[in-house]
Amino acid sequence: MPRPARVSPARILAAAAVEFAERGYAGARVDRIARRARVNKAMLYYHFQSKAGLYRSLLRQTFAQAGERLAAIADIDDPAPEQIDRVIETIAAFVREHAFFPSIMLREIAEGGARLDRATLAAISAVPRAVAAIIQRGIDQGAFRRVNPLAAHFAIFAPIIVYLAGAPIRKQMTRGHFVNFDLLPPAAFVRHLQEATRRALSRGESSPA
Amino acid sequence: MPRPARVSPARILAAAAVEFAERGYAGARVDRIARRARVNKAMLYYHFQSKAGLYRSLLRQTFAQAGERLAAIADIDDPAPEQIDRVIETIAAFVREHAFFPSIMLREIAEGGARLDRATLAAISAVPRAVAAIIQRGIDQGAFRRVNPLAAHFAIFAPIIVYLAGAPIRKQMTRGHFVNFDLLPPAAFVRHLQEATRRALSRGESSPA
DNA sequence: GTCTATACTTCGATAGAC
DNA sequence: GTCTATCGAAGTATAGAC
Repeated sequence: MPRPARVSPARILAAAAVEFAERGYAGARVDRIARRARVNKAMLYYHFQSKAGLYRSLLRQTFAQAGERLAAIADIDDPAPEQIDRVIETIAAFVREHAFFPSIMLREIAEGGARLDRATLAAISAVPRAVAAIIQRGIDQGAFRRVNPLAAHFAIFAPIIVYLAGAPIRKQMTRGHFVNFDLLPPAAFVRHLQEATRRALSRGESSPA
Repeated sequence: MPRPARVSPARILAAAAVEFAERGYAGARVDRIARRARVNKAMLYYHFQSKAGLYRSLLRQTFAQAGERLAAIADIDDPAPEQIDRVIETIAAFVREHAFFPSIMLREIAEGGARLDRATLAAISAVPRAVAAIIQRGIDQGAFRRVNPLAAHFAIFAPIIVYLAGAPIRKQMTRGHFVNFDLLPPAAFVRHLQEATRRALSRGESSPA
């Protein structure tokens, strides 16, 4: 006997993702989430206990999934530089499937993790841990120079997230003729970041100081 | 005859900066801003017309100042790689004086510039324009390889802002024993980013593919 | 310019019928 | 599980005295 097709919780989470990404936690409206998910507001409170509960559920689920995919990269026994390329591609691909991810991530950083419980914080932590582990492995194998893995993580992760979350404001700047961001399409950006990261991590002397 | 010492507007802006950075536009409370600035709420509405007006004033002023400082770097005739180091130092120094800056910047990116008027958008645009101009100049002089200047801008700017805005959530992750970010103090991060950027921009062959 | 009091609105959350 | 109706708390903004 198949379970009843409890599509509601999934639809609510999907609607919440859009709303929280566009407006932030404080700006998000429970009414809008319910309407977007085509469920009654009381139904929303039936499945999730509160706005905060819904928010945490969304974050836990999303970051756990992202963390798993990044951790999986370390399991395949590829050369370290290729693993780094794959990290960048994996994040970009994840965002293609979860367009709300970068905004929510930036907002949570700005928020200082104020509203997070321990489980959610643990899920988020999986992301830097996975990336830093891959870099550390490359160092141990002698493929990378001796960098601080957490520092290298920031140099990789932050540009991707900021670039992807920044699409709307870039469009505004381009339209207003302030900066022409049409000169920087996504593919060009990804290629630059991969090449820049490869150079940043490769052994061999620095450029002349 | 000295003007009356209109300290109120300045104090209100300072209080607003803290509040908007910590809570975002929607989460910010006008009452809290007024209390923090030790002015009456009606006084706040007297000087600024609305919450949105106050927000825009703050952003215009802050980004204009940041843009000026970065643009000033291009005027001094230093070698390009040193100018890039100076960009990184200047942003870090600016944030030391304006601790609220990174959070507000990240939030505005996530927001998509929804609430901005043309003047404010212009002020924000000055930042990427200044950084990209410095990089382009380095390319023209033959000091840097032919990168996309806007892409390089993201690779520099995003890590600084995310790292600096991320201090509170890093502390939480460290305290919860999820990731030990004590291993990455600010000085180490700045050094990594400077070295990584130098390598990313320097001419000479890439690492072995 | 400065303050008190309050009008008006929106929002998160729940009660209670089905 | 699902819905309608509504409560009570907060929040932006202003009126009007000084």
